Amino acid sequence: MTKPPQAGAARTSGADTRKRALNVALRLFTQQGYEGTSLRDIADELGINKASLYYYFDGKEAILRSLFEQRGDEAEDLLAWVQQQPSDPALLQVAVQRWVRSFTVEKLQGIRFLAANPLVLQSLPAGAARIGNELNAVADALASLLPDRSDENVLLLRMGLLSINAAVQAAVRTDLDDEVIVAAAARSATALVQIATQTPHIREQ
Amino acid sequence: MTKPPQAGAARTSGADTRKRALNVALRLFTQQGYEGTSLRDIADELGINKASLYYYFDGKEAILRSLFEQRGDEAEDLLAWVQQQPSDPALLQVAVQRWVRSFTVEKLQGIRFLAANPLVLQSLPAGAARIGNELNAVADALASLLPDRSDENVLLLRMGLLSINAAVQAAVRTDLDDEVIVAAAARSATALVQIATQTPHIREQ
DNA sequence: GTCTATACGGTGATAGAC
DNA sequence: GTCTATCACCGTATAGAC
Repeated sequence: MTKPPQAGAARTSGADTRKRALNVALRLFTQQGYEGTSLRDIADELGINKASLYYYFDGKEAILRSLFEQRGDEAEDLLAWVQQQPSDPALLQVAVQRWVRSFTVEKLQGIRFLAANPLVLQSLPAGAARIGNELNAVADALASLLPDRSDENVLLLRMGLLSINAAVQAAVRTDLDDEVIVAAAARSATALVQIATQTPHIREQ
Repeated sequence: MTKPPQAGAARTSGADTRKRALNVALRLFTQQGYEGTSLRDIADELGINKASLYYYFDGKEAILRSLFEQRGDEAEDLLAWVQQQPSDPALLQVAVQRWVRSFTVEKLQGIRFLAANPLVLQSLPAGAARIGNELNAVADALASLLPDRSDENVLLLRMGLLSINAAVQAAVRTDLDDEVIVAAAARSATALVQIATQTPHIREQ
């Protein structure tokens, strides 16, 4: 913003320091947690001084918010798409697959960050982190399409939507490839939606 | 330890303050996170002074470790049980159900705590938190029984084991009953193990 | 833009009186 | 057992020189 980027220059000390800072922050927040990461940690990895971060961000929380603004509006898009579809139970599988498959390998970063910082969403001011609410809205919209709308089935549907999260967590401390994670999540989502749409379920005893 | 409990006395200020402290700590750690909870927070709720906590615990981390010692050895037991069973693919469903069903409603506290503090396990000294390792061992033992031991199937099996965790997370910010959560987790576990044991899977395109 | 220096508060922890 | 007082430390954040 302050200086036009030098064309073709590979200078790393340019105006993209902010971008690098966000990348570093995302990684450290994921590895050590938001609270467990100090501004000094971030600054040190950037090779700059702690105070210099305040030139790019208003404070630590501002970094966090920037991280959320950075990401796409997948949940919002999905909600909009779902709402303009005809009401049909078949929509359940399609919508859930759409969601899970939207997580390309590079987007798994976000999931991992959330897995490491589950409480951050609540601590964030008002609507800074819309993901939670939006995904909730999607879940509600889809739940209305369930043949049997029991609590248990509603929960199973939610679990289907959150299959990527579950897959990522199940793969923690493992050397499994990201492609495998996404594939397993997709299969899991299919299965969970399927049993959620089975008409009144039989409780085995 | 220091004073014999007064028979029939309902005094709350007795030697059970330690127990109350652990309960309060578990709740606050779950709500606000371990790092987000100060000793003052805990002491205030107990109606005692911050420093008084040091009479019962060596420090903050000691409280955390006591919390882990408090819980049962379910994972250890399951591992022992699995290892002395005959090698049979049918064991997969039985073992996973055993695990999921072992989570009575009151034991969900532990899952919720872990869900709120995912990084605590790694930060804990050496083998204080054996749960992670033990459950990993169970997963490995069961994985050897898979007909098709592909990465994807192994991961699906792990997801089956972690169905309670997934169910709890999917139910966050929801008024769903604990019974519903456990029931949904059980159904999810069945389904995930089932698709993990399906012989070479077909990837739809 | 990046630095040094510093203010300020909260936190875990200890010492010691009662 | 519980308290008050105090400690060192580390965190975020600000002021201001260069």
